[in-house]
Amino acid sequence: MAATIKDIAKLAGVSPGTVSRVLAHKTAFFSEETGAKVRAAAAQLGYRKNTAAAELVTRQSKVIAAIVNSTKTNFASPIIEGIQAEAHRRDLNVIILYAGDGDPEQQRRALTTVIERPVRAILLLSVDLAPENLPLLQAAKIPFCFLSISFDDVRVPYVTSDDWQVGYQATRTLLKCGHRRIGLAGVDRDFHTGRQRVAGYRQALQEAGMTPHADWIQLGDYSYAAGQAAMRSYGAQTDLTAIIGASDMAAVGVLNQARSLGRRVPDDLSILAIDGTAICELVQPALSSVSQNFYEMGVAGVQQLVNEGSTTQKITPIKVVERSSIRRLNHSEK
Amino acid sequence: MAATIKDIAKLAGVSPGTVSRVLAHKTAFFSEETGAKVRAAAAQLGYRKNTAAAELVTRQSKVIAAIVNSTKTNFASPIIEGIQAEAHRRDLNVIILYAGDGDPEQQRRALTTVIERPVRAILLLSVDLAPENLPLLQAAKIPFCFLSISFDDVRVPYVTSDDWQVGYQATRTLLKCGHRRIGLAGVDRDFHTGRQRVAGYRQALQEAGMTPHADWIQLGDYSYAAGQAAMRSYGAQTDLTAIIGASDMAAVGVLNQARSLGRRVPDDLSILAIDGTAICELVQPALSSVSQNFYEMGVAGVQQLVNEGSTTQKITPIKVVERSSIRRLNHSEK
DNA sequence: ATAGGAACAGCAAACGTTTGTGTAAACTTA
DNA sequence: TAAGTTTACACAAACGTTTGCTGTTCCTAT
Repeated sequence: MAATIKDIAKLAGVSPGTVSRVLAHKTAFFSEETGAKVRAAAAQLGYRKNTAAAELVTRQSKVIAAIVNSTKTNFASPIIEGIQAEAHRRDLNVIILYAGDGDPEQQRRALTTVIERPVRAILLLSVDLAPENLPLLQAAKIPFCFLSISFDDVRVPYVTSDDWQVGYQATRTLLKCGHRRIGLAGVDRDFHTGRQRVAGYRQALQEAGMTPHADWIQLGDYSYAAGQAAMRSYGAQTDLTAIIGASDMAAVGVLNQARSLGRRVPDDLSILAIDGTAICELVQPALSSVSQNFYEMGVAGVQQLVNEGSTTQKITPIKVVERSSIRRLNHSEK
Repeated sequence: MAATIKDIAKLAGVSPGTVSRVLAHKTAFFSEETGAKVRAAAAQLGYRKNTAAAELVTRQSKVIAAIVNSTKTNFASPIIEGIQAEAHRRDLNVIILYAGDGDPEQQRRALTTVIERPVRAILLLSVDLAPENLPLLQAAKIPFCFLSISFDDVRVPYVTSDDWQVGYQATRTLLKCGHRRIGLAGVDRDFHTGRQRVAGYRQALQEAGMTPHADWIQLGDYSYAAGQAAMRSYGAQTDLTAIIGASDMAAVGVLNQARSLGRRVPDDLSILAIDGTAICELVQPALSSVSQNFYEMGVAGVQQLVNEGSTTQKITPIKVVERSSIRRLNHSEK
């Protein structure tokens, strides 16, 4: 039905091989005249290349696949933009798949669709792969790299922020503004990322001579709901003067819940978000944040993969962005 | 390198054809004994199917591609979820590509990557295809359907909300609350969608005996910035009592800018958003909205495509969701 | 005029599958 | 036991490309 290289060959009166060479923009092997003839025929027939067939024989592909944890992952956008920018710079194409938010079955599905066809490399955005799926990925012998997530296991390649620093810097920022009783809301401790953030947070507090109460750390899944729940748990009468949201969404959850409880931000309570996506500037007051460089993560991810730098781990920089959600306390207040 | 069906055949001592049948879970054509032998061999070699090769010969594919206008399209998430849910129900896989926010070159790139390989169907989320790219899509002879965007041209299939109704219902909602001077912020009039919304808005006002001033309609691109600009243009002293944001983002732009101008929502100014995504509940006050059923759009999109219902257009329902951004005016105020 | 070489084009194999056809062996039936 | 039927498998072609090799034509230099 669709026109093939052979149809063009017939129409142009040359061999399929020649057509292939012309269409691939090879430099030699055919005259300008034939080239023109072939291209005309191709245009006339509305030819479109069957890349699958080509990849089958050349055994290489120009597409790199990005598997994203969930459609709700709000920081995925800048990462994907980074991936696309860098991929296009290298004449690579990007396809994206969504794995269903930690559901092993959906992960498997996304993984196999990708593995079973010729992709050049796989990027996994923030997906905490179920243990049974990791072998699947490794067995595929396709270069892969995790993004915005880290692991204890040193053999799996990833690029992400230094999560310990994220926790540490967030806490330091608030300490520098005179806060002493600081909560951490919506963080998880089941994965490396969360554990590191908590560790950084603890360290900063300890250096300031504080020991966090057990209930200063409210566990959760980084979601809006987790932030809300955390704030509800702290309660309207909490003696915390500042709260770190484990993610932007969690921070907004804290913000809105705090307001429901009658506490004003930043007058009664300061909030610092972790991530620094666009959401921080959408809400009022705009949330100060420890911002990750997600775009850069995407860029670095594809660089890792095409350079084939076997199982390396890379850290992208973070920075503190001041907006309007932190109150500077009179330092005498202790 | 990677194990093929032939390697398995050799190891199991059968023919490649038999291996294929076993692995495809065909019911007949081989004994249970051979089946077991083949499966064992496959497992031992870590076999993974080369789907590209299979698709080449069967000439059909199980993947459907979704092209999304931009990574910033915030309502894309629920649409994609709908697509995935319905696709998985039919044992189809979904890949997603981002076209660069109206950039014709990036559109072309996304389109060709998709067209040049065997995909079963193409869904285009909110992408206003450059005129030069439409032929590309049509020539591919792959079923396609636009989502969340409509056209004057009746020959292109789409599923979206009734944009005239969106504009009409939004305006009616505010009229019913006693508002008379109502703005429309951030809408565009270059495309069908925007024109329809404006038309619905006008009609509702006219039925209420109002004629909108020229500057009540502030054009824009549905973005946060467009909302801000619109509100700046209305000014702090505006006599409008209510504003419809052409999108959630535009509405938030209006909200934040209004607050900068010292106007309180909803006390001094009511706001109604169009879209009804999660953003409406993130900001304070939570924005009332005319909500589209994006999830359903995704579902309907894949249904259209697999049923091959040639060039049909489908409308998904909308509903008005009350939150906290509209003030009921004393009806005497006119 | 002719040898040598460039320039171009054709042939055919290969990539990893699927699937229709062919056929031997094993069963069934009378 | 012969004829017919089923079962289980092998064989080979096909999908649309790419590419190494071979062959032809034509130009150039002697």
